[in-house]
Amino acid sequence: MQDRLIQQRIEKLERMREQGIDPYPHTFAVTHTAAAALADFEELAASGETVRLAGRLMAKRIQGKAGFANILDSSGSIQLYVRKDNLGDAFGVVKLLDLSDIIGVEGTLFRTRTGHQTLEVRRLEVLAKAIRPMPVVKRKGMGAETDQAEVFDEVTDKEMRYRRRYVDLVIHPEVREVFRRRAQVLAGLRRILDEQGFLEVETPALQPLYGGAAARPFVTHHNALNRRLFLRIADELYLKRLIVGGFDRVYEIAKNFRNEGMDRTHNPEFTALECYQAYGDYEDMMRLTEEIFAGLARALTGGTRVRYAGEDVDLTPPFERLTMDAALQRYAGIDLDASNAEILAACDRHGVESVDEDEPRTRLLDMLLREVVEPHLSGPVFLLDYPVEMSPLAKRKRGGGGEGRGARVERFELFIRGTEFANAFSELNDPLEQRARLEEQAAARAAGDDEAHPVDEDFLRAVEHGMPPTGGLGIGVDRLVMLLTDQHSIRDVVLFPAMRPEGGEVEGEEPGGGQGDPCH
RNA sequence: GGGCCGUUAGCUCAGUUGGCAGAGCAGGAGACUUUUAAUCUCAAGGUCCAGGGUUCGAUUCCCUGACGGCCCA
Repeated sequence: MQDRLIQQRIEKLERMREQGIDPYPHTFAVTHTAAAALADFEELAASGETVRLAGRLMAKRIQGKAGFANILDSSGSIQLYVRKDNLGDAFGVVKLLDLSDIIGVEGTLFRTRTGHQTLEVRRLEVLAKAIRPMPVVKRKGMGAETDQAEVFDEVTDKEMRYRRRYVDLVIHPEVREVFRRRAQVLAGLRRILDEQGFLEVETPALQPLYGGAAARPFVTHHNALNRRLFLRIADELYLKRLIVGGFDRVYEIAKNFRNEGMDRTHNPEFTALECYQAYGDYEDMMRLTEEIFAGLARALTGGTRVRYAGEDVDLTPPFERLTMDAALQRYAGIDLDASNAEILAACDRHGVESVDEDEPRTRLLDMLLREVVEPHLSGPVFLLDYPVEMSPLAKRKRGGGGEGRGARVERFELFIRGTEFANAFSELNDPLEQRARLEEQAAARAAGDDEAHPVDEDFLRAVEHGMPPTGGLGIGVDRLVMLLTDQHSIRDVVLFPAMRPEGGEVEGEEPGGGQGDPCH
């Protein structure tokens, strides 16, 4: 059993203590990372300079009174050479070391007979004894911890990797790399927006009313105020309040929470960038989107063409523009203003299954788009000019449209490989029309559309104070990271993805039967 | 929500046409002072995901469930 392995490690830990060794000391001063030591290897080896490194013991090849080991730190791995001649009595602790212990070493660099760059250890300290064994993954070639190495006994159990990401990160260099690149994407987004004068802000994640997207929220409860709060599904309505407040360019990189299913492109909490630019419109947002996608691709890969799932994706601006009218004609053979019956007929014609005829028109259109149009949008392509009833926060298209059905709004979504990556509008800033649109939403809601917006009076009050013409843009950051790291599941770009609870424990159920104090 | 597949030692996996299971790695003991999937010798390690059914007997067959993966809505 695993307990036996843990017990053996605890016994070693006790033996260390008997020898006067503290297995959990407070600090260890390092002079280099493994990568830095290897980068400056020739110099350091020639000068015989003392190098101090610390990391996790990943491999051990002991040969009697000497031996080799590899440690892994955040920069990579390096080989160690330990011998009794150098360590004296301290060589005894080597026997008490297990794989995945954290150690600190001091010594000099040299090259072995077989040419491997190695640290000859003169002092060795235990920094943290690990009592739980990790999966052992061996690598052949190029030392140990490199891309080209052939891998043995790789851990393929996705469940374990997601649930115990700490283990996944230790044993998979490529997973560490994905999350480094994720950090680069976030830093790159901030850099691009900061350079253009956008101000990074933070708005409430706990909201008395939710809005800014069509989605169902998570509901929670604030004990002190004894009132219901929602986790945000979007930060749009707060960022627009800030535009009213006079910050002409704002952005937020925020966790949003949507109470919906999980799949390869959906996690119940996810990261979105939203930015708003006063005196701009959706044309400006298209240009900004192109700059962001191309700029990040350049920052991460050096060019604007990236590989995804074995195919080229060309993120070189400008991206194609396609109106929704044209897209529906082209791919569904239907007019955007078609009746419900015509939409249903088109769904049927294109083999869309399980269509509920009683759904509202917007839902039917949405389904037709998702099933029939979007799969064709390999992109990158801006799908433009949505029907007004699908976009309660977007401004009517200039110079056309008119009232009621048939009206279009200035809105686009960016599609790449059939997946939505961005959503943007020329923001509606006419307070009377905004009120009317939200009231329509409220009516749809009352009629059973549980993704329709509630009316947010405070938001309307802000817009009544005067909101400048504004362009707004939202980008799904997780999907963007997937695109730029060639990962095919959102779970591979979220450090701790949502999972069903492990084991049979029934924790985390609905507390307290619905109403009242959900605590205790 | 539906379909298919998976769950066996700490890890990667075999296997049992139904008779309580094996290998490699890791771990233990021993040998080995420039190895690298180090090597060699020996010993040990299991609720075969859970529950029910069929059966003299189930890890194996059937049903239900849990969790996960892939595909579809």
